[in-house]
Amino acid sequence: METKGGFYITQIKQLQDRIFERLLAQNDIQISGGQGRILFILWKSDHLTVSEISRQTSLAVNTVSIVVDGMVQKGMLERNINPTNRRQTIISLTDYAKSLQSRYEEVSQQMNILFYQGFSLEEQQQFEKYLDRILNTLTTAEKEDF
Amino acid sequence: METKGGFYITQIKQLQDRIFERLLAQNDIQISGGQGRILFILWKSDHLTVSEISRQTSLAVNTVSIVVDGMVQKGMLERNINPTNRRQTIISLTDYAKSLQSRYEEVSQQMNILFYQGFSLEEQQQFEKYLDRILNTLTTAEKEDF
DNA sequence: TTAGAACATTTCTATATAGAATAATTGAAG
DNA sequence: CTTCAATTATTCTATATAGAAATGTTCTAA
Repeated sequence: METKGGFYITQIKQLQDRIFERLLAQNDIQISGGQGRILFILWKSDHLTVSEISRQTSLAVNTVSIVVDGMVQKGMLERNINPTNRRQTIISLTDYAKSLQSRYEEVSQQMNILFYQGFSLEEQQQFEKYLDRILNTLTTAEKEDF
Repeated sequence: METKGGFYITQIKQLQDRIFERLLAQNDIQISGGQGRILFILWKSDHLTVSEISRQTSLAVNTVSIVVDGMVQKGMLERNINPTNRRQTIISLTDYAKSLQSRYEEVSQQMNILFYQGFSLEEQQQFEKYLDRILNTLTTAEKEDF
């Protein structure tokens, strides 16, 4: 990026990643950033395809594939071919992964409070509206040829 | 992260990186994301130490060191030991790197317009004020033990 | 003045991420 | 039906990023 908006986003992303990973480590939770994001959406709705996870996380499909590899290794996820459409792989949470949710979300909540320190509820909402608009713009832009 | 705010940031970061790299490639500019961020601040003020670059980009110092390696290889930067304080390495732009600035910034500008599509100037400013507040919070937080 | 603390950078190791190429499956048009 | 295009996922390769440990330099307090 590198003009203001994008430069800010990049910096914030880096800091929040480092801080969040530190918080997780301090709470003995062995989940990395990329893994956490996949769990985050699977906890909301289990049994998704790789593409669907890609769509919801904005990770590239090949990235999802690789991260899922690691999580299968660690016993957090399982892969199953969709019998209805054998091109698709359905990713599902193991009981172990399900058991991590509450502790993880507690730390998430801590992180969120830090992130929005000094923000009123209105400010948070307005800020997230802006983020949502930008996310939509970029999502659309990426699909188009430019 | 993974509660709303941080999750948005992460997603936007990913999309903007992919889009921006595509734009650069289309304009035959051989500069990667991390490299661009270092150039961005050196173009504003040349001859910085590794720590100073780390501070201004929010990249970890070891990351800066590695990225600089690659850029020295490619003839964009040069390293010099500071004679006044031999612990420090001063990073400077080569003429080649200086010559890339205007073309790079043109693409940056394009990216920025896309990023803020549909935003009024007031909205941009308010949004960036929010970003700045969060960046400050996180920068402070990282320095503290928590 | 010198031993140990503090500072600045680099190296080592590991994970995250994505583009390009590849493989497998399904859909669609003749 | 059958061939070719589209879809879905994976593998291969390369860069980005950071924590921990190692290296070299400077500062400080006795």
